[in-house]
Amino acid sequence: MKISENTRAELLSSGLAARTWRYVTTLCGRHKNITDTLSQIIRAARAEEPDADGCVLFGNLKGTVVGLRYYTGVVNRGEMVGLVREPQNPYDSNAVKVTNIYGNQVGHIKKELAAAMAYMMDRSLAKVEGVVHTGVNNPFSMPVMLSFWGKEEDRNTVMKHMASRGYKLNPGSPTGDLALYGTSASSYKKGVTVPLTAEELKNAFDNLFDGLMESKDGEKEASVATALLPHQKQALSWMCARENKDALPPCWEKRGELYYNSLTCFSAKEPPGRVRGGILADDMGLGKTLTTIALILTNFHKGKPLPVEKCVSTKRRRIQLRGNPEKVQLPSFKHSSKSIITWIKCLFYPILCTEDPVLFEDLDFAAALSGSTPAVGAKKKKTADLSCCVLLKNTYISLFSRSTLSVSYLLLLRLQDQFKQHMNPDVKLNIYLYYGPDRNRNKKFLSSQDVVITTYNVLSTDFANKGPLNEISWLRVVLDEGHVVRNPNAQMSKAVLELKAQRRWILSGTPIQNSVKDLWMLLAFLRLKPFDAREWWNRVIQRPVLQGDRDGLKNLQNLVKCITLRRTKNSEVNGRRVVSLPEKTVFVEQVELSQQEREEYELARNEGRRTIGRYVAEGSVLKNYADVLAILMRLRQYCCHSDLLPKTSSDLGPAATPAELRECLIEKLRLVLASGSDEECCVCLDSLVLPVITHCAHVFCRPCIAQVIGNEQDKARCPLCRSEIKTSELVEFPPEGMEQEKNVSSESWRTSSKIQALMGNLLRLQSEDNNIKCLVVSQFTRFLTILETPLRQHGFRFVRFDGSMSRQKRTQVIEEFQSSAAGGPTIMLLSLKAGGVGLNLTAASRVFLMDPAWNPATEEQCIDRCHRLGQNRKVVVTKFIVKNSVEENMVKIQRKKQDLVEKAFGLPSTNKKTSRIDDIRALMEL
DNA sequence: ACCGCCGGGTGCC
DNA sequence: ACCGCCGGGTGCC
Repeated sequence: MKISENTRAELLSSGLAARTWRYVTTLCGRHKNITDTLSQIIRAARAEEPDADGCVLFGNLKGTVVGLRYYTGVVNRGEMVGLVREPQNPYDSNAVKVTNIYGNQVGHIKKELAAAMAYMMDRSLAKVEGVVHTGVNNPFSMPVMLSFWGKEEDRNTVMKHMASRGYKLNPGSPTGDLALYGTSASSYKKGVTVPLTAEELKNAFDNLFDGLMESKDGEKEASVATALLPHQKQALSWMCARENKDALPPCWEKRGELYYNSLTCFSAKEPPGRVRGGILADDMGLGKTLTTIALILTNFHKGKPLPVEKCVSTKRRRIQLRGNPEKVQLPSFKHSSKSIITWIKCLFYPILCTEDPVLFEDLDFAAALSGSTPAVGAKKKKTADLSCCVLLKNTYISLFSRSTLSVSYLLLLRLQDQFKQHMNPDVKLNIYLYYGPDRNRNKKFLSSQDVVITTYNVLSTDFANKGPLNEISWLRVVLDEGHVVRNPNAQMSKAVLELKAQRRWILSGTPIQNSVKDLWMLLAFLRLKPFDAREWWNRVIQRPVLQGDRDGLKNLQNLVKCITLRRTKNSEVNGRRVVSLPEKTVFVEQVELSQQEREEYELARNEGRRTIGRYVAEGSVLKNYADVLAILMRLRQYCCHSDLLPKTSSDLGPAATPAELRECLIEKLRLVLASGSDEECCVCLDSLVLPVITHCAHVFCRPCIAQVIGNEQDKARCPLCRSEIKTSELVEFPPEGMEQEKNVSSESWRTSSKIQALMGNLLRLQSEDNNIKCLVVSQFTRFLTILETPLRQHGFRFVRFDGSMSRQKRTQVIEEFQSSAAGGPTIMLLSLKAGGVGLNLTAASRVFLMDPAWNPATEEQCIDRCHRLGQNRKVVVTKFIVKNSVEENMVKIQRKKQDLVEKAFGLPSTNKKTSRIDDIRALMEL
């Protein structure tokens, strides 16, 4: 039963609609519409909306909403309403107002009840939520079912207080109540359902983003996008459709004249704000960035920028403009200004009518991508297009920025690089890097760019200082690696949410980091109504899902599905694998040590076995973990080249002075980190962040160990060995520059068996095909340095890439290596972990892994730097393993771990401690 | 009648 | 609101 049946309310609400219309018209230039604005108001009001975490249901209470006839907000049966304290109300400081999803007021809570509620709401003892679940046929008041939520410890206080005012909360089990008043209208029909178990929930969650590609639109015309792979065309087509098609957001439907949300039962006359954009969650390496560039280029036509809102919203108009340009005398400057204005009004009218602007069908955006052919038969229209562009460019630039803002995390270069790489040189695209202290903050300047690239840091600083980024109305905002914006309280998140844009995109290879909560940021950024307001998200999605409500999960899955495209390397488009990479072959080449090397190695090995054997017997392996790793490290270094061993490595004994101790600890820390063991912090069980070493030589993340010390105060003990630890005694890496590379002069240089093996391969390869490029990979940068000498001696042209290089240097080296110019380098000396996953080295097709890594995934990642999209040769990998050595044992362990991962996917690994000790015993053959 | 009862005016907070 | 409440009119049946 709708209150809207009351004619007076109808009249009032149409009165509102009329006001709304004027509002829209006046604000149109700033891309606002009424729902946006209201939603912003709600969001501002709810900015402090606490997380519903740990809230339990205290009980339910039937209350009354009064004063309906004074307000225009309309409520349906089953609709959720918001309850907002109104302390400034002149008649009653206890007032609690009732609103619908758009924030329109519906009425007030009756004053006695309001007084009781206000007391608790003001003290944050309880959160009250309302659902109008029974229809009522009177225009003055209606019943509302209130549910009270809060922290368990406040339950008694709340119950007592309510009771003292004569209100008795009906207790109810959370699930039962969900079924009754809970998440959605559909909840009514369900009987008793078993809530999801934590595991089911986790699985569902892990798979939330999987397989989100069925029934997406077909590919964008192939004749056009020759530079794009089929799955990229598919993505582009999907993105264009999301930007331009007039579809209601998920869970909204049109019912007669009204727009209805099936989850909250809300309905309104105005359509909900569309989500022009979404989440492109393709796996790493499928070309999200390239696809985005193609998307940006859809706003270009034959290399010229299109006026963004070339809104030709009816077929007839399009024909006039495109098909018969001579007839539509585009206004030239001889026309009176009045007629230009009329013409422009006519052009823009469709937007003002909230009809969707239709882009030029400039399918030939691909002409802008290098290597593609421009579309045929478009010459005739050239003049028309040009004059049109010029006119609009000059006239409307301030009204509609055609600029895309791209925010990325760290790799500022990536988008820019790719633009350089994929753009046809005659497309004049203005790209501005909004970065650095001298960045141009001029709004006019920025909004006249085609692309503005910046980082989350700059965005967030600018937001705090009221910089221009949040002032400009962007055509499009693209969040690169969008999942990094996660904590809604962070300044960065606020800055991101406040960005004004017509179209919004999130690019992310891993859209989910931990939990449902993270998703809110994504949906809020996309302005997915009504969940961009935290309250509705919490009520309708987050809490039900966390409580194991199946409908809640289904709703979440549906929401995500509607706005996300995700493919993995294994996905198929038109029956073909998305990525079909050339074959990859991995060889293991066994290396025999020379007699001298073998003697040195055995000496060190026997000593190490004795030491570790003692630790194992004593059960103190973990206590002496740094020592153990140091021993293993020494053995691994012997396998490569004895010069890798630090000269001081034998005097790691007790240190005399604090300075020496510190030196010694830093050395150990370096060993632990350099061991490439992908060391985990045993507090957070994650990889080390800001590693520090304790005086007992155990390595932790600084934040983790700081928390441990903070919790235990003065008697803090090392989590691994229970030695006393103090914050002041934590040692970290001194900032750069401490690494004095030992200068290996060519006179004292000597070879090693592994070097011989490598050089043999390289020379053979050179004689077979000297166009082939190689990656020579080691975990030891010093080994890379040693390798430089023989490479030089044999006249190889090579470059080097390791973690110590500046950003600028990196870019230069990559460019040099990737370039196919004659006389360029054919070898890259690469440090195993340098460069992050994004590093693209497809110019190489041979990989030499000089030494095995603890973690096989690290090796895979490294190989994937050349075995990835864009590789068109077969890839051959050679792993050098010293026979009869710790390296062989490492490979065995690698294989065991791999099996484990494949067999027992998802099962928690067996006790980490024991397996680590077992590993070490296996390594030392103990 | 310092009551009860009737019926009109009125109505969120 | 086909209510409750207020306050004025009224007063055996």
